[in-house]
Amino acid sequence: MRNRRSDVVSAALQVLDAHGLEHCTMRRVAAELGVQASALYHHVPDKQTLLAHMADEIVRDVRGESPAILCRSLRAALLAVRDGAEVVATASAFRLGASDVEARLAEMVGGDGARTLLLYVFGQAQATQTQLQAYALGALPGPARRDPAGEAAQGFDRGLAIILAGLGR
Amino acid sequence: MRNRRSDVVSAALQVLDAHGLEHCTMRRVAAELGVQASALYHHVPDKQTLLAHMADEIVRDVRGESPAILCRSLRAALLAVRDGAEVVATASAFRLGASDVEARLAEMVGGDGARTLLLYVFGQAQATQTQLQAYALGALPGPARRDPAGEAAQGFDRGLAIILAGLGR
DNA sequence: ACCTGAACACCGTTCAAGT
DNA sequence: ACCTGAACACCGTTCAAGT
Repeated sequence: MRNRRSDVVSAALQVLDAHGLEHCTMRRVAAELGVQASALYHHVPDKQTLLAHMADEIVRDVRGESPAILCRSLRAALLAVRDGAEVVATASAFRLGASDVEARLAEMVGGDGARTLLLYVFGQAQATQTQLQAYALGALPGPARRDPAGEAAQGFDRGLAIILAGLGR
Repeated sequence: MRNRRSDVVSAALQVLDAHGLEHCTMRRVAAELGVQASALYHHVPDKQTLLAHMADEIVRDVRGESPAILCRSLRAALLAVRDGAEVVATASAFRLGASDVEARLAEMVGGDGARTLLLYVFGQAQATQTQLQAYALGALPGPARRDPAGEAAQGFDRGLAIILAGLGR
């Protein structure tokens, strides 16, 4: 079948989005490509590295002119793929495969501000994805929500406003 | 050997602290108790539930009179056990086994403020633990740090100050 | 009530061997 | 260069059977 590393990363992202991180195994990714699991090791040294490449891809097109827009763009990118926040957060340990983003933020609000914003965006996105999944599975305490995704987005903006206010913006 | 559930949770925490979350398996916990893995299922329905009990235990004695003290107490509790931040964060999906803590914070700074602070504390603690581990393993970019744990604590306080300022405190 | 022993359906990774 | 097939050392979980 003659695959390239980019094919492996694409297949992995497809499996991730379809089945979630828990089931995104080397064997499943290989099956998606019609290949044995051992064949993947020709393109990638181990699973951790594959996850890092996936994280880079998820975050590739993040950009924005202001801190708020940049943070919303990052959040959108993380939420666009199932378990995207968890993959990017743990693969890069908050140092961001695209540490471009941290550098851009740091120019605008300083190092501590950038770090605080980033930790908030990752945490909020991860919590949102976990909750939306729990919601989709049916069992969630409290009254039924009409638009959980919209509520999460509003909650995100309110927290973002708090931090930006603390940064004098 | 006649164990109770509390024995299982204690053994699991011991394995976690000694070997990390990655190696905290049902089989290892069982071995710690001198028992077969299948015996654990007499005390706990599955691994996820065991992790939730561990999270509750990690966070049990968190308290404080002000938002800042409460956040520092939570951070200290998460850092006291290897991979503690990750265990508590994912086991409770930021809803906190001790959602006491969230409720206490919400009284003081409102719901959005509490949530923002909590997301920050978890994110910072998780990143700190990952970095300290990388540091302990030797390979880390940049110049050598004299007191990485102390630097992390200072970084934490600066981010905390930003958020509290945004909350008018 | 608590535990054993064996099994089931999986993992990530390695490695000789094929083309 | 890219892949197969088999193996190794593991997983979480179930279940009949023992005491």
